[in-house]
Amino acid sequence: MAARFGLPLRWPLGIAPDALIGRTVQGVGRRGKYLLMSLDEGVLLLHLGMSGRLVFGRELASAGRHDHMDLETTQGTLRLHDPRRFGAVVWTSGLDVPPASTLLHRLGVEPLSDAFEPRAFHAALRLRRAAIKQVLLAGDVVVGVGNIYASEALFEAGIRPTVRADRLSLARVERLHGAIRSVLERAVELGGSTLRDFANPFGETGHFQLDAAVYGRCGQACLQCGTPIRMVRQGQRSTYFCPACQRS
DNA sequence: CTATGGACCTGAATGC
DNA sequence: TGCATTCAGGTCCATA
Repeated sequence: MAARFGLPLRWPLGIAPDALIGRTVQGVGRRGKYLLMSLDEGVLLLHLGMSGRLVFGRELASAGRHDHMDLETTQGTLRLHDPRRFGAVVWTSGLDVPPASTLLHRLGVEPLSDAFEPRAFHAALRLRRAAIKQVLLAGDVVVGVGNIYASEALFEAGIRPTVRADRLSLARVERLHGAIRSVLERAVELGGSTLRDFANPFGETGHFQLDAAVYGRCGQACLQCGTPIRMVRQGQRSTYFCPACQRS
């Protein structure tokens, strides 16, 4: 394969783009929100940030203002489109050495794996005094729970987003564990969330937001009890919750 | 070590 | 209409 790069992304690629000429893609994986593309020599880490989108095709239109990478392969071209450029494409010689190890080493457990287990989750939360919503977002206990899904999972579990993580009983953490799993599984089924112009490589938008119980519904009636949904700010991010269904 | 606020960057929506 | 302000799905980094 070969690659063309435009404006800088979050970090530099780490090698000369020409070093990718002739490499072969051997497989694709994921860790947290990083995509891992293993090559016959090294691994490409890709991250979509907040506004990134991948497009794949054999005859793509000429690159536009926000198209920052074209990865040309014998099967077609993988294009990264990312208006905000919070995304990244980084080459690493292996996952256990920098830069990959630096980026991945603090990531929490995968929520849909067997390693995500209520008692361990509870034990990890007991070490944290920050608000449960912020601990979920931090991603160092469990990964994959972004701003939308954190609000949704806490609603499903009946937990106030501002409660300290270390104050949650095992029983409540068990509910949260189940809620995170069910929210993420449903989101995957629905093809993810689309607030604005997000789309998969085939141009299809996700439908999770049509399904959101609290996210983006400030002032609207709670679907469970009719109480108006409230919005608060936690660490510069919006959090939505029902003040009646999530009393503590 | 944990917790917090700022930083990165652009575009769309909102307010005066 | 025009211009300024606010907000957006992430996460790293410096500071306390």
